[in-house]
Amino acid sequence: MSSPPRRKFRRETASQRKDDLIAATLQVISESGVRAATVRTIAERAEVTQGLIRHYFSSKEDLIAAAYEHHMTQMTDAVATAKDVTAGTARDRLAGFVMASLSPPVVNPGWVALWSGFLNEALHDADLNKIHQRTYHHFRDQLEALIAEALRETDQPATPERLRQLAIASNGVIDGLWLEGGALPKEFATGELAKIGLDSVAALTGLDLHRKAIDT
Amino acid sequence: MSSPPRRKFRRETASQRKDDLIAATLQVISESGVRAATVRTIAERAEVTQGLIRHYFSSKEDLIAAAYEHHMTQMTDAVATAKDVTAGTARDRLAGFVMASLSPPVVNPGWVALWSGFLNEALHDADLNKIHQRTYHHFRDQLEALIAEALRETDQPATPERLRQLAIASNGVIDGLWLEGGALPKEFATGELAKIGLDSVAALTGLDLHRKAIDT
DNA sequence: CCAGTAATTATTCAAGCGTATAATTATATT
DNA sequence: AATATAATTATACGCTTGAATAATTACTGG
Repeated sequence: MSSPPRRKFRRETASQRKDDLIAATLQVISESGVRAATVRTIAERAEVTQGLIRHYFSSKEDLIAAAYEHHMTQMTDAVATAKDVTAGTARDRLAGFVMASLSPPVVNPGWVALWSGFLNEALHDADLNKIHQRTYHHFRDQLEALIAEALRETDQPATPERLRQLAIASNGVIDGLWLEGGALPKEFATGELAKIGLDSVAALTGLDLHRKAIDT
Repeated sequence: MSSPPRRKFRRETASQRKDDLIAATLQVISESGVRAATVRTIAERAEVTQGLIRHYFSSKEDLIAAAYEHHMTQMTDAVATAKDVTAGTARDRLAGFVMASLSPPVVNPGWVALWSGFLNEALHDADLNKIHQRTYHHFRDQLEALIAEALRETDQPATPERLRQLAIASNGVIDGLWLEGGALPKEFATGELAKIGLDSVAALTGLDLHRKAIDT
């Protein structure tokens, strides 16, 4: 009767370990949904024992919030730093922004699973709700700035009110298409959503947004 | 030492009881999220004991699926039967469809909570995924039919491919705005989303969709 | 190379979970 | 009014949950 040997482990830096636990949380939720995100399942995914989670996070809820924050930052960064949105005319950058939002890796069933799971929690949790609100505005404000710049560039300046409406509408169509592409990946051909999204933002704003490369 | 008296109860018809249990499930999820939707919590909300759920549904999963189906039907019906979408020109009906989709009671935090919770489950559950797919298409097809009719009505017939793109885009902007209105109800003034949505679908399709009444 | 310490594992706990089964009781039928 | 039956309650079971605590062990600074 020999009890199993105590498992070996490595000591990690606090930030490394936290990142690992957050990454494990995101993997579990994206693969199996929020209900599957238990302390034990997450710990197993991170290859640590469950007690460690409470050593780094004051509660499971705290870990979830950190993971939410991390994921939304990752997602908005993936769009904001895509190649076509960092250079060129304002119209080019706006087009790149829309295209990046509606192409992989941003369009992705796992990311929709994360987003829907977190939103479901945020609707009855004040802390998560704040994260939702902040990231929503962050994304929409970026979009509004790009639209404003593109309209100025083409000598069609818009009033603040109209700008707000254009940003809300453009954000809406991007969100809606992103969601549908992630939730029903087989429904749309490669590049189809990006094309529709670009045409839509063009139609909404009256801007001429031509896509280059890839999808011809 | 008297044990508490056995609770009184009424016998209901099967369909009535099922409806009650489904309604209780929807209430719990919309108020507290999917993680709160336990057999015991649902039974308590329906004012029955937990065993009864298994008498009417073969498993909790089965009840959830029935609730999903019920909710999506309720939501699409709420749009399809709104007053302005059942009569008038095709443009009037299209405008009514958009307006109804972006006004209460369709725009509502509770319904977004339901939708996000179910979607999160559907992304890793084959049965729920089918429900999602079916209801998505049902809604989009209605929209496509209205757009097609409105374009014919104004002598601007569109190819099937363009029609598909217009329906996807219009559906996208409606979904996105609906979501944002439900998730951040304080963000938008009364009627603002409906107005933006109507203007957006008009811009996307090139149709002249003027709203009447209410929001002036 | 050794002592200290904090990171990590291991174990425990009470509560909650979905499900199964047994005991009652409301209602319909006669 | 007696009886049958199925709807409903009550209870129990085994497992999982988030959290708390105790026991180890990997690493650091001397």
